[in-house]
Amino acid sequence: MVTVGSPRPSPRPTPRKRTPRAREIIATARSLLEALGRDGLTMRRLGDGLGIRAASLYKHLDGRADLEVALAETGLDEMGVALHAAVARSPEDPVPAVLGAYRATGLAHPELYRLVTAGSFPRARLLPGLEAWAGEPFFLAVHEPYLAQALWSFAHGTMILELDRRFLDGSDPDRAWRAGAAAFDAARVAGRDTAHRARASRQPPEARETAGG
Amino acid sequence: MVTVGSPRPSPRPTPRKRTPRAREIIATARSLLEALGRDGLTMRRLGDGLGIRAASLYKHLDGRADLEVALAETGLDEMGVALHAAVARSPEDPVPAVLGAYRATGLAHPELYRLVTAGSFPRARLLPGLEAWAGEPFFLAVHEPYLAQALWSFAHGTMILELDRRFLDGSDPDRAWRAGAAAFDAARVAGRDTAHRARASRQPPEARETAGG
DNA sequence: GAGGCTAGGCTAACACTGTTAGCCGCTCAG
DNA sequence: CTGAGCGGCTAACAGTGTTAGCCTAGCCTC
Repeated sequence: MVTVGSPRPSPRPTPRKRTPRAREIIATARSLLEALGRDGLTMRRLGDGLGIRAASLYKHLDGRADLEVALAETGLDEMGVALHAAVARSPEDPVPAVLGAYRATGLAHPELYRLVTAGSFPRARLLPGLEAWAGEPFFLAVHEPYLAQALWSFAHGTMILELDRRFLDGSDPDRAWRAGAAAFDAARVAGRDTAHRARASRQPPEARETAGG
Repeated sequence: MVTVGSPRPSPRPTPRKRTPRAREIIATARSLLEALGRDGLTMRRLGDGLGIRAASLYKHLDGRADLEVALAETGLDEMGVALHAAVARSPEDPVPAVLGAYRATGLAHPELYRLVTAGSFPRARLLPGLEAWAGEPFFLAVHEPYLAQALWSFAHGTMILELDRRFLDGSDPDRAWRAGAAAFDAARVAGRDTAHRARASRQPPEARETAGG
């Protein structure tokens, strides 16, 4: 049975309106990105891919930063769709579900994933609310905002380490994912139980917080 | 009391030998990196900072990639020193200790941290064993390789999200760190207990693993 | 149908990037 | 005293994002 106060998913932000030609450009930019990496995706090469000179791209986009924002928005949108579907599909075991979906979409488009999470790009220009919506399933999975952020952090950290092949030689990323999933699932269950007990004794759960440094 | 089979820390890899002038260049490169960010650190600007033309830098370094590797090595070395010291200092509560040390050194040199973990740079050129040594304290903290990798992933993910200010507005990164620390510490204790029980009943712990997808 | 507007291409150019080739003076070892 | 080489220099090249200005084809209005 679903617990009391189970939060509802927010509506998916509507994608930005773009001209057909702009969408065409973004599509080929995406395939170039995945093929050549972020540095390999240059304006001149993108022009080549479209049979156009680089300068002409500026009739459709505000520049490279704008292009990257557009790419990131498609990536975040797809990630959000996948994660929301995952938690909706298995509400009784949501932690492995979100993590599995997160990992799958990251592995499916590594360069796009890297771009979205790059830190160097103009995140402020992103469609407002999009990134929050895409990350919401972590909250829907564990029902506690800071445990959700910690889970999100774990997912991102593991994903990027796997993509960059930074795990030790011969070690299986799968087992790191599973170890983290187990830890966070235990925390989720523990949190749910203390919330129940707290509700029963009319005491807010904050009062039971540990003191940890 | 320390548990049986507590692993010993590996020796710190000795830093690469470099000429005094090269060390000087790396030092000013580091301050420029922190001031201007990775993109802002150009060869010409680095030359300016030393009263030298950019081309002259090539008398001391093999190029920008080499410079970045050198910077990353100092960063990894400092990180390793801090983490090893942290676990050594508090062996009874190692998880918050490593996490705290990780976070502190990341916050102290954000651009250097970003560089080390950037994924675009020639990680293969790093001093062999350095990165593994720097990450070893995570293993020393939880005594299980895959839980250690998960913990490392969590640390990196949280750090980079905090540096990039990707947590939701108004939310306190501190609480995300604490939530994750609690989850992983619980997992560590649970793992230690099952290991004890397994040792008592002469059964390897792998047999008790969950099936999670 | 004629005239004007504009979308969407083009070339040329600018400032900047990392990097290499080749030159030259100073210092120091033999 | 002389040669070597360290460590600077200038000039140049290919590649980057980006802007200015030109031009043409098609459409809309009168």
